[in-house]
Amino acid sequence: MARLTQAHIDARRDAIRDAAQRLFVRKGVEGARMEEIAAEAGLSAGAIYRYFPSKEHLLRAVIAGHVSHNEALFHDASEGEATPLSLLLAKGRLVWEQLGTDEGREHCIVGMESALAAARYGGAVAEERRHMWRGAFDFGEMLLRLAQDEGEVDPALDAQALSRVLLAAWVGLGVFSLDFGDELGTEECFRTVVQLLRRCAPGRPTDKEDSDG
Amino acid sequence: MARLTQAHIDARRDAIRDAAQRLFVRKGVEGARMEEIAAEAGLSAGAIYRYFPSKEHLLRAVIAGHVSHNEALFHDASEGEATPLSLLLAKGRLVWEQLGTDEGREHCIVGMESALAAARYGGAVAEERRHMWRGAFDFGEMLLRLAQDEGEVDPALDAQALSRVLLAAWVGLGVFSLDFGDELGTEECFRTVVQLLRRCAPGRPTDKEDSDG
Amino acid sequence: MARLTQAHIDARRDAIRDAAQRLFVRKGVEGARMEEIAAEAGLSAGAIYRYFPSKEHLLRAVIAGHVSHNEALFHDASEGEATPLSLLLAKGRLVWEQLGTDEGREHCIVGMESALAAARYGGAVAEERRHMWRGAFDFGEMLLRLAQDEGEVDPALDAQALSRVLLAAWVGLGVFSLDFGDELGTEECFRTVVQLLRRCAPGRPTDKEDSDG
Amino acid sequence: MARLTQAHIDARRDAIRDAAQRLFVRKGVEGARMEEIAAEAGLSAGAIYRYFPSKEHLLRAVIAGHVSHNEALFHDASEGEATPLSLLLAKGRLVWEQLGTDEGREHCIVGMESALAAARYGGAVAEERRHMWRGAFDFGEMLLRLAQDEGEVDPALDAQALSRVLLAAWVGLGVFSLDFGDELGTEECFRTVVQLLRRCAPGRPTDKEDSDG
DNA sequence: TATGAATGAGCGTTCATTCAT
DNA sequence: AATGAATGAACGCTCATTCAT
Repeated sequence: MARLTQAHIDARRDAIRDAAQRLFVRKGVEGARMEEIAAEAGLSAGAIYRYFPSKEHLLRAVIAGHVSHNEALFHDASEGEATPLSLLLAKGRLVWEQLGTDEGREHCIVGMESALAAARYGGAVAEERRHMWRGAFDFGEMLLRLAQDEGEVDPALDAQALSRVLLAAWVGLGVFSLDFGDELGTEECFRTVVQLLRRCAPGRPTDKEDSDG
Repeated sequence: MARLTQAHIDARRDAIRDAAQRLFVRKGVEGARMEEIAAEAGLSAGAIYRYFPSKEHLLRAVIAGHVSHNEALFHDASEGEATPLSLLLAKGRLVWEQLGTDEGREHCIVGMESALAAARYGGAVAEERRHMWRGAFDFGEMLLRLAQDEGEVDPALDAQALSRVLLAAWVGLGVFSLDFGDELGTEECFRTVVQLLRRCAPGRPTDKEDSDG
Repeated sequence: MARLTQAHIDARRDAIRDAAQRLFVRKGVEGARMEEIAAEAGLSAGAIYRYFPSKEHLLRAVIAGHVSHNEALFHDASEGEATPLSLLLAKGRLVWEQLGTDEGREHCIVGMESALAAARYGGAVAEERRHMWRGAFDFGEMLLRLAQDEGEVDPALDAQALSRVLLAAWVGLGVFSLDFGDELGTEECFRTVVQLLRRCAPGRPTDKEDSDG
Repeated sequence: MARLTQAHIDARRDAIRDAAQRLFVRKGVEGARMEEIAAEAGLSAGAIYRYFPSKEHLLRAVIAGHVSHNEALFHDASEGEATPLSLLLAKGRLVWEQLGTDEGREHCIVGMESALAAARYGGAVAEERRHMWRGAFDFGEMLLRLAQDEGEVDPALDAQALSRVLLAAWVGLGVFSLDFGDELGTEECFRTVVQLLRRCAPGRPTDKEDSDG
């Protein structure tokens, strides 16, 4: 056959990576056979190896896609919001709404697989994950600091830690929603997080007693 | 050899299960070979099958152990605390402190593996997980309701959702601490969670505007 | 490699089945390792599984081949024979001559293996065997009845039972010839069977006393 | 424990051998596990090895038992019969009646297993089998010769071959009765064999044309 | 002697990877 | 470039045999 254009090659690569992601999610990395992935992508088993040298490289590509996706999520503030806090909440709602979707479910599972891979083997995957989460941590921290500057959030609060806690809650609810689906009440949880943030406005009298009781 | 006492048999079973857990954590379920697990437990490969009929049963036992561990964590309130809120905080600290330990790390990884298994195959594992988390959700909700009754927490807050958000934050921080280890600042995060809870005391003026911004 | 034609695939399947038959005969079903069968067929162990999903399926295919072979043996009467009895004898000679050959020896061993499998596990194999033997029983009975109609065989004889006895003798001599080979005197045995049949012509005086003595 | 008397040891040996025979029959030699055999004999797995050094020796003992049983069958003529032919028929009936019993079924299956073992590995088992069948062949031939001497059977018939054919029919019907059970009509078959023998009385005119036509 | 826990070699099967077509 | 048949290493599991008790 004639030589494919680079665009075609890239499209094929992406198709294979997406097929792999679907199968990794559905059956786990070890449970997904190269032949199935190929079939899902509309190719034969051997053809994958023109695009990815091994299953492990395929997994890395899937994780890299997940990382990019996550980094995009926490990069730009939604525009058109008046204050830092409302920006944060808008971003939160955006991100939160993914929890219920099929895509969000996939994203969450790939995230867990990548966390496990990183915990076990370290290396580039672990590095990428740290980079990804640092970006998200910093993004949240930045918005919180702006909110503190604007007087929307009490400066006594640790913006860095709060950012991490909020993102952790998001991650944890992703796990819970795998277990419980709609039964979990993601919406109520989000509303509660919003209430917590509103309660972070300056002026609380009890803010000093927070050793840990 | 002569017949082992039941106590010895049980001890061996536990030793095998623990060895399996260590290897599942270290190398993943598929990556851990029965021979390695046996070696880790000080036996030969074939001997395992006297205690567990298959690798899958071994995995189930590990997950069941994880579930029991988690249920024990969220069962009894620590004694000697004066108020519901301080009870909640004391329990929180207890649970939180596990995040940094090796055991906590193992617990977290097994939790993620079991979440993935449940998401993919449903069945008894999924049911056990839901039971486990419902127990934890209810436990937190109960303490929060008591705190609301005592005037420590604003009754306008959704105790059920708040319980889930707090547990989600714990789960998410477990994941983060796999990636970041000590660098994460678990202590600061906990302190921030405590601050958030203190700010849940009744009497905030902003409590009505919390649609979602 | 590019796709094989269906004819090639079928040929390969047959080659594997024949290799399996040889090894099952030589070493027994359990004694024949898949790797050996593969080697005998000129393939590697894994390749077999493209053609047969398991060793058991391979065994079933071998037995099915044996059944087909046997059914073909007792299906059509040899042509060009003048009378039913000579037809029967001609068929008998044909069948009998197989006893001494290597192929006949293989056939006999597979037959015994399949008889054992059928006796132990019943199922489809047992059903196939009954179908096979019923066909042979009926074939012999039909020829004997024709011979009775033609006055070649005494109508007082039980054609059904006689058919079974003749086939039983053939089966038993197959077993004996495994033990004794050429030493058995298959030819003399066949001649004796022919003599017995000739003595079945009508008009014997002793035919009434045959209760069982 | 105190030393067992030789009689006890022998009894135990026999019990183990019988248990093994039952399990070899039920599940095949490879399918029967030493532990099952031990359990069937009321012992533990390891104890067998005090009586038989290996599974193969156990199989040999079972086959030897089968051989003895068969040799006993064809050794003594039943007493109290007037003529050689009636002796032969009486022995035949005796032997034939075993076909329908459970014991006969077991005997038949062990016979087939031993035939297969002999065909595959030769050695002592093959030798024992040949000895066994030669004894039976000779026994039948002797009775037939006596009958020929008495004028009950045509001297033109080949006594040796006829003996083998009769025994072959018996063996073959054993196989058939595994497949068909009572449905086979063993009784009718036996009666037909008796009729055939009666027709062997001297004086048939057609006895010369027996080439095979 | 008997027990039954443990061993360890071996087998059926899977599947990532290769490569002739 | 794509195919898909073939390879071959690896893994889960079984079970005859051993041996400490």
